Amino acid sequence: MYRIGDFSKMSKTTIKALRYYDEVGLLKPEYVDEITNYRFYSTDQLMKLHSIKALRQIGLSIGEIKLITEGHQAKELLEKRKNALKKEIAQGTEQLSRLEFILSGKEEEGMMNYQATIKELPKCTVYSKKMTVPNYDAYFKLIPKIGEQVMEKYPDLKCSVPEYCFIVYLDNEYKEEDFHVEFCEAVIEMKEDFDDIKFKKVAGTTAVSVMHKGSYKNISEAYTYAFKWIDENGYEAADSPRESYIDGIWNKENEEDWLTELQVPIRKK
Amino acid sequence: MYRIGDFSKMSKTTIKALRYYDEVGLLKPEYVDEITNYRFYSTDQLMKLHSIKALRQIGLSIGEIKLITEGHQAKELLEKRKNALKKEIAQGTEQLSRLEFILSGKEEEGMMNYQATIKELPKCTVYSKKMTVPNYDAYFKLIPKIGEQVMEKYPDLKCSVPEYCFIVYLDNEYKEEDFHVEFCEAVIEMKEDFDDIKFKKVAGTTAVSVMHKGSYKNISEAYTYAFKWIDENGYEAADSPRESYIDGIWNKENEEDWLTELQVPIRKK
DNA sequence: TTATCGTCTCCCGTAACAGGAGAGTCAAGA
DNA sequence: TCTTGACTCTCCTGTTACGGGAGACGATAA
Repeated sequence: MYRIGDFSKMSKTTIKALRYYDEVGLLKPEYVDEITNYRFYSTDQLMKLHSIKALRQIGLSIGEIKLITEGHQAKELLEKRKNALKKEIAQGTEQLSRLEFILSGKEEEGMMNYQATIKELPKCTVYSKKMTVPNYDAYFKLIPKIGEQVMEKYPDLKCSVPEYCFIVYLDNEYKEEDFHVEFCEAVIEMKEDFDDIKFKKVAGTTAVSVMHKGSYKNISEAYTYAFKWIDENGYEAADSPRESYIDGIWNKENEEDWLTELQVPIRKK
Repeated sequence: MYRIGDFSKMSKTTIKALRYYDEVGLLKPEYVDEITNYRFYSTDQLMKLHSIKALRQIGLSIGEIKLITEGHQAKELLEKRKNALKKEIAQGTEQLSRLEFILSGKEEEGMMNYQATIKELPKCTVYSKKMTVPNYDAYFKLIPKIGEQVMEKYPDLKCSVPEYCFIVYLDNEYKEEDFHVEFCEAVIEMKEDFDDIKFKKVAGTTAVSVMHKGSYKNISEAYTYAFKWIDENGYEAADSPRESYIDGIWNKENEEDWLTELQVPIRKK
């Protein structure tokens, strides 16, 4: 019978840990003095503790180890841990890739204002209109008109809160002017199409998101950044990118305050 | 200006997280109503939050992100995180390897009582004696004699507490009988050699430890297990294994209660 | 007999929130 | 105007596996 200090040295386990294992019922001492409450351990406990430590070293939680020592589900728990571990490693690898991407870009200043995050875009219902516009200014002058047009037809229709409106470029190449776009505005319910306004459901997706601050003339940098990011982190674009307008000419007079979010749906390669 | 619920949806961040970021000073709302304490956010915060989330997604802590947003040490912190991440991945990979070993070992019955852990053996001072013994019984009859011999010479010498005594096999092949061993007993101070008793310091080392319960006739299974483990987990033996005797004929009559710890010094291959 | 060491039981702190209680706010409908 | 329901606030607890420390006993050696 060993007192806790000696047992601690023998098993190379801290006294705190031993007391904790006692408390949670994972490893009770062989004998506890009723007067002094001193714990006494025997080599039986050493044996058990050894198994416990082996399982702890592969990352199982105390609760799981308790179940195993009680004779249940050893294999299932190990398999479960194995899968979790694989996921952890995959995740770590991805974080490392993203981290290295950031570090590699730090030197080239200019790009360093951009940050990519991954987010889930929920599915939503939108009304949309395809059109060709000569430039951004003309486009933004059109938007309110479309809104009015829809509200006239369906006065009860509400836009989502918070608002979510974006465009998708339909040209198969970049154009400085006269570009063909589809405008989408998220609403809370489906309605019948009318004129050239179509209602549709947009599926949810995982996307990489990059914020662009300032006027639109430099927005191609955000695209460059996003696609480079996608490429170097083992993803590929899964759908057309969306440009979601957060701040712009309609609420901020200063071009520098405009804020646009570029969302590129992605999937793992 | 958006209330917290809307801002939460826009940024895809929970309200709880937003309040927490406010509390720790990572992201303060643009404005807080003095009467109602309602938080109001603007798109400026949206931009900041986006950066925060990008950094969180690569695993930086709130404290580190705070430092970065305050303009300090971005690069150092990222490098630090990169190293930590590499370590995490290496560790995960090792855990996975060990886990798979356990799972695969489970199938081959017989081995399933064994488990390996890695521990640091501290350096210690020992007195030692090399000898050839015909079998374990004879060996254990000799040990007390050696102890008496030493105590006679150095009556003040104390053994370490807890006791640590082990043997190292000196034969270069496996022998069923008449094995050549070195017996070592850890003591608290160095003394002069005498007769065939040598005092020496044993260096600390990393070792894999396997517990063996029962008589010695099956102890080779523990070796089998340990060396298989070492091999399959990317290590190699760095020194002679030690057999440390915990329970045996001297304190347990029943062979099945005997307990021996096999310690094999190892290094990464 | 003291002095030192070992051990005990609380209690707090950790990281980044989640969950919930209880109370106050806000906008819309009756 | 009142009420209802949706929203928000603060405060408290819980999470994991212990580590650190306080204050009180217990054990052992000089």
